[in-house]
Amino acid sequence: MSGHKENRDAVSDVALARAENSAQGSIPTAVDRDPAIPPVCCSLAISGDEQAKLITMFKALGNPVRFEIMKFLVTRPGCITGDIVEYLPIAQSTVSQHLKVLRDAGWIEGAISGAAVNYCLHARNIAWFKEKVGEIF
Amino acid sequence: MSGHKENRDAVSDVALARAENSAQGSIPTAVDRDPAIPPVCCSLAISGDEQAKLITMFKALGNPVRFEIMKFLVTRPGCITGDIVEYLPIAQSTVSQHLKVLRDAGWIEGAISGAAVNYCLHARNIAWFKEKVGEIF
DNA sequence: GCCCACTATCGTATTTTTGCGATGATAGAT
DNA sequence: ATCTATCATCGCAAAAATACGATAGTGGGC
Repeated sequence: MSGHKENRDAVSDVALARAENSAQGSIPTAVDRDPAIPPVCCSLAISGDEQAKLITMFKALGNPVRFEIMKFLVTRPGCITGDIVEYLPIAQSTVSQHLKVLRDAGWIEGAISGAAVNYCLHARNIAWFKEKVGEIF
Repeated sequence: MSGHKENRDAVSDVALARAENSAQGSIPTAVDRDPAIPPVCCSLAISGDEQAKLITMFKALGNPVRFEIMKFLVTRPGCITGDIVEYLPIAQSTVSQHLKVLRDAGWIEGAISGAAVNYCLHARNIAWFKEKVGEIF
């Protein structure tokens, strides 16, 4: 054993621990390689939860199928799963999984409508995403 | 055989082919489920190349380590690979790979400085990303 | 020339993601 | 009650992503 995957979570822990110092005012310079050059900017006031949510949203859209689903939804006020299944050349079960990823990430929301489920963009979360990205970078 | 992976590219092809109709004016409604409800908005004037680049950028930041690297870079005008290696609890070779992903995606750029490489945010691409995301959603 | 600091790449192992068909679960119609 | 439509979930296989150590390459100092 040892896919060395344990570090993936450790990154958030260690790095975030250091990052919290910046929230305190002293900007974190893990390595002060040239004190003459001051850190640039950015409060980076982002909580661990917010960061995790952002990463999840980034990851969700980092896939062609899901990106296509989002583009599809952008052009209409909402649609049911079957519409997307018809639109895309992939199996229903696969589409369902992608929809779940998008829903869990917060990009879309689904309203049960009889036996069908009506999906639409999650406007509030999308606005939040754009706002946060704007703040950080 | 059958990882059924061939469709992943096909999605872009098929869906994009339909999407191009929208660029022509007639908004693509794969399934016209209720003509009374008009499509919402969005020109979605995005080329295949632009979409591919966007997806790559999304995917790149959908990873905790790379997100942490970006946060690190945001707080300073630039730094060398070694600084990031010291900052994060992961191996140098792994950091190097992540930096390559970020560089290929266009989030950062690296300038050779002697034996070292100075990495900094790719301001132009970041601005482009925010602009495109704002346009689409 | 020879070393040292700094990165990138190679080879490999593990985990995660992606996709499918088959099967379950639920709502509405007959 | 049964059938149909709709969607989610399960189980599995293939591919991609992630991580490491080891190794190669490059530039600067001696």
